[in-house]
Amino acid sequence: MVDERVRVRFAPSPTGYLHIGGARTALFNWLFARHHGGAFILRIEDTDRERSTEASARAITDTLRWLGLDWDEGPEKGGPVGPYFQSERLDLYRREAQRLLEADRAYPCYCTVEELEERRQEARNRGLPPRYDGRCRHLTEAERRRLESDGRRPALRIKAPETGQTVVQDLIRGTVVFENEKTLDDFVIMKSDGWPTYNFACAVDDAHMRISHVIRAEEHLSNTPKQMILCEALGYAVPRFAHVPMILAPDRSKLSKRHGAVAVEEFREAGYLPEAIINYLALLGWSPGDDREIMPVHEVISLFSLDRVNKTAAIYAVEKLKWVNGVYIRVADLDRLVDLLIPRLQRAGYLPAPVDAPTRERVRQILAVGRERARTLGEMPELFSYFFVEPAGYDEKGMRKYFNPETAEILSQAREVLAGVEPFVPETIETAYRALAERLGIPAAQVIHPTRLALTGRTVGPGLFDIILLLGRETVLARLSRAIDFIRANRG
RNA sequence: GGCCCCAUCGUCUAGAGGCCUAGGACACCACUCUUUCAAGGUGGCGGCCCGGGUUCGAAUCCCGGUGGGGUCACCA
Repeated sequence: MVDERVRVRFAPSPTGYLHIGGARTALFNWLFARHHGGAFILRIEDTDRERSTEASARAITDTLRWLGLDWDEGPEKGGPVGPYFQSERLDLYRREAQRLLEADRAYPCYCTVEELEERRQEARNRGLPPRYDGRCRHLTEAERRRLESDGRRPALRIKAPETGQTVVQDLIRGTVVFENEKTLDDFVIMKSDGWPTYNFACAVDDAHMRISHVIRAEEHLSNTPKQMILCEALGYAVPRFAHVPMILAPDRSKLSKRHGAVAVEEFREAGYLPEAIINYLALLGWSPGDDREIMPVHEVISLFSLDRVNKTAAIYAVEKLKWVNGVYIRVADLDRLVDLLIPRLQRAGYLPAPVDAPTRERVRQILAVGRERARTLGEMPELFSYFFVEPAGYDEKGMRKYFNPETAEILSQAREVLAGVEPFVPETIETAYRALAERLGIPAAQVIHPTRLALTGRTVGPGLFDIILLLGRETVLARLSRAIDFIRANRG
């Protein structure tokens, strides 16, 4: 089904990195647009001149691109209703504000930030809701001129309705009724510095960008009446609203830095695959309705609908993301994983800067036998370290179990076998190893375990014969000798 | 505090009055496969916030409580 009129937007403010909640909001917008064949628009809400940075805007667009959430209109791409940075749309806001002023739907307010803060504090102390009292609403022309000549720069406030109610028809929440008297006051639409406030810029842009559906986090639900009365005052059609549940930290509080990784960029650095993050996020607050958990994104697109988005805030826990990521690592294209892993191995000092073809092939083989043991790319350098450097030591429990005079003898015989086996491939090595065990009258495991410890320093890992092949004969023989010497010196 | 939203296993969720003895997934615990680990397979643990209604029948509908969250800026 293609509805050309579906136009949705993701509108981050560039004051930090894209966090997991923002990414999920972007994802739902994107899924909705793609499902309906509509347009996904990216708008940068940089009206907070103190906190907005270009670096942050770039970080956010980079991350969205990395996640595969491509936009049809927005930064770097343009579009028919741009510009897509609010800082470049000031003329529009001023024009629209002027219209409200002329229609007597707005008025200049000369109260200072300090005065307002003081009054709010006072109201709070008296247990009253901190609302603007509308004192500048009825200023005479003369009073305005006097205040202005005092050097006061006015902000602009909307004349909000004092009675009646504003009803939001939310696609996820249903009908939400707000009593104007209790929820609205004459809020600021243009700051005294001539820049628009969030609610004003948002309402103006959503209308001028012909946004059909505003899909955003639930924290904006209580802003919606404000934007609706602005639409009414400006003569705009009201978009459809859908407020998606919030993503909370494990302690049920709002997600923040102290809860560990929350920025998508951090997950990228930790070695999560974008498709895994997308899959996980899609399932946070939405489900296909059956028991499916692992779904390629095109399937999510075809199944996605707002009425399957639930209303309950979801607690974000990394465990399931890890599992999803592990699943995707197991099925990912091997060459792609090689490309992703090589820089990490270089950073760990395990590989030289230019990687030659044989080395690349070796990394590929290590991944082939080792990837199912990792849940993130980030774990891999440590997990595979012994393929690149000598084991720094031997696992404590492993030594107690597998290193003793008897195993030193076994290892030395195993070394002889490995020195002679031809060709040096897993099948022949395994056959030779099992023959040795038989000759010694012991289970193969009693040869295998000490060997693994000697070669890797660990008791866990891929199949021993794969390890031996990937280490190469020379390294294997050297590490066995070293282990045998170690045992005789320390555990004899 | 006012206003608004929400409420199913620890977590993510299925559930739109009888299909529910509440299903799946992650995590956890066993067992299994196996040279170890991982992956896989099998099984287990574990939940409808509480109280009233409505109904022959309520996880599902209504009301009230409780709990959690959001929001009340010249931040977005």
